[in-house]
Amino acid sequence: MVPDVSSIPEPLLAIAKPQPLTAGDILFRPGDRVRDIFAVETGRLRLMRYGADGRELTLFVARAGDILTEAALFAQTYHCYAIAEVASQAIAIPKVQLLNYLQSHPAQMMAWLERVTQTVQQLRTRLELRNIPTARDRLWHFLTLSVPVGERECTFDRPWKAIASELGLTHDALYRALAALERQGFIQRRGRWVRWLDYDRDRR
Amino acid sequence: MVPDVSSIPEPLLAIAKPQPLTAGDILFRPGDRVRDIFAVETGRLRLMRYGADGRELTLFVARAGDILTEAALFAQTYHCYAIAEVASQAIAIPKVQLLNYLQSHPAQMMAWLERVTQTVQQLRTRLELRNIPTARDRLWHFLTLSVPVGERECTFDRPWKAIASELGLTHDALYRALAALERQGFIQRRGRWVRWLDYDRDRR
DNA sequence: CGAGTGATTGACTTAGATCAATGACCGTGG
DNA sequence: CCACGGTCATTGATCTAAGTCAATCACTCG
Repeated sequence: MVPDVSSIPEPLLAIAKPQPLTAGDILFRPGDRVRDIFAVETGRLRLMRYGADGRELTLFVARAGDILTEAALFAQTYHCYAIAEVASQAIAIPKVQLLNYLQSHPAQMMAWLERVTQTVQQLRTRLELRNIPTARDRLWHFLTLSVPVGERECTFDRPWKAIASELGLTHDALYRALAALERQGFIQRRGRWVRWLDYDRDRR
Repeated sequence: MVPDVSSIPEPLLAIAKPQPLTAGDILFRPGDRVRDIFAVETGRLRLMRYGADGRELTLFVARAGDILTEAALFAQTYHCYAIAEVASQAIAIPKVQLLNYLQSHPAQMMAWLERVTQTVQQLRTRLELRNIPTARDRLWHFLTLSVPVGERECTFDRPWKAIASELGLTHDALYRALAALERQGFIQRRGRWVRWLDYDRDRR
């Protein structure tokens, strides 16, 4: 199967080094020198770091096609861990060559810029999410963001526990919030599968 | 005085339209078509929006020299309000011309990209901050981020109330946290001025 | 001088964190 | 093949910290 890293231009793909990973492998850790920019061909990587108080923060979950270190392009060292959540295949593109390539291909650089700009929007959305004070409303908002437009159900590819940490909740609180939403008839669920029963966000 | 928008290249400054604002003026609101990219020459603008539950979220506080809508470069419409917090002078650069200029000046585009990438880092730092559960620790972390390296004191240019909302706290909680830090001998303060008394972050 | 905002603190309420216990499921090795 | 250890899922009891409500004071601005 052709790798689905469509966002990376051909000539760079040509020089990319494949990087097979098994679940739990650490691709890089804070302090490591940034030599390469990585993308995910298959599987799932998680970018996370430990906050000042020791609790962990998930920065980003990269799936097939995602570039995971766009933000490291101008950095000397990484500031987070990259951990394979499942067996994955990553590719590494030497940073210097990437920079040179972009310099001489403005259209590609523009595309890259657009992607980074999107990241900014996503992070702001996440900040907005974090601004919602109650677990139930936060989860509800997250769920409505997660369901593809027009769809009425979706199945998450990672445990609720992971989602809890993305939302800044303990897993306990998350399960309770899930139970509340189900009890109140907003959603129906089985394991990681969720169906929306009510689209009226204003209802309490 | 020469406008301190050093990050914007000369030719673009030449075509920038000045935009004087008095305190409280709204430069744009959600839904407005993105025609221009704005930068702040003098004063202070705040980017904010209302979350799903009606509470307000400050996305960014732009000061002299800052570009406030980097993330809007590829957007059709704005997704937030831009409000002058004090009398300010902004400049507007037509988006299309900016895009064209960047396309044909790779070095400038690279600089722009670097700036957006920095924004990503900052947002992640903010997200990390929000991950800290207690008001006191969150505030403490924020304060240590706010003081210039090597300095032992700083004076904030905006009310604590605004800082509270940046931190995702009610102003009540913030004042209490401030009082606690002062009582415990970590800081000393008078109004918006703060001095650090203890740099040992591990101490409780 | 009165209105509005920021600053500050107390009393009360509540929602989430913490602790704890249990069951389901899954892969692994004896 | 099954016992065992690990992670995920789930729920109850308790505690605590932040939100909410409320009152007061200082300050600025027209």
